[in-house]
Amino acid sequence: MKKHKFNLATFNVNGLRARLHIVLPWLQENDIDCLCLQETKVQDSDFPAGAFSSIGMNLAFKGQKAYNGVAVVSPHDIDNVAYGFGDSMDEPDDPARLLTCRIQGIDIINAYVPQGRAVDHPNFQKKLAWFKRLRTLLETRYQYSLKLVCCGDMNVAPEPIDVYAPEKKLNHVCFHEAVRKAFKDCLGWGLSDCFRLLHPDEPDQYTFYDYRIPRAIERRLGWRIDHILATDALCQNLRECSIDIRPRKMQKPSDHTFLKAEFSLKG
DNA sequence: ATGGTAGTAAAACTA
Repeated sequence: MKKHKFNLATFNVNGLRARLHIVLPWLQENDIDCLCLQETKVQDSDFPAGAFSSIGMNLAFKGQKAYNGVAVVSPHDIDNVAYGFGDSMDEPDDPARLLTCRIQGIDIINAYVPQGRAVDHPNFQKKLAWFKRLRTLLETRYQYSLKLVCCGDMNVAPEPIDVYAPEKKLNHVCFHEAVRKAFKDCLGWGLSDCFRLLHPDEPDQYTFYDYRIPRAIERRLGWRIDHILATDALCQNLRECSIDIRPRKMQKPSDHTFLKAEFSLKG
């Protein structure tokens, strides 16, 4: 019997090898068709591929020693895998920040957007440019009529509702108006924020809680910076989008959470 | 105004 759902999730693991005790059980408890991981922090030769293949998962991954790194995990074939923008502006970290592929006929873009460091640091300009390059990638390689998901750690809280104390974060690299505009300009190609689509006014819905802030979750001191963005062809069939905070509450917690979306597929 | 924690990998560096 054919499955009529497509379940996708994204998770910034902050060190995959240190989070296998979270990722592997979660995959087995959830009926996931595509899991996008960021900040695997492992070079390809050390990637724990066996742990995934032994539970029937296929993989695509690219990492750097100690930093960055993206991976896609799926029980299905992972087709058309590519890394980086391929736009001749690619720097060494870009292939470890952007993974594109196709699963079950759905185009997937797994992104780990540069954090930016500080608004007056060159990395912030690189972050703004990154969103422009992503828009160009969408324009040149895809059509907005496709079933396409662009997800990952975008390092942007799009609206005041998406961060605690927004009035104090106006000069933060994840909330500055320039980066919010860059994010929106990218979505303007034809992508919608799946979580906000289904939960338009819910405050305190965060995907990231800084380790360094004591009792951040209880105090609701978080950010909604991980996103699942999708084209209309998929959003019309969006059934659910939710934040699973469990990784942030476990032993050896992650500072990020799982963000999950369910799409129904006709035929 | 500053520092708080964590992963990687071997002293800082990024987040």
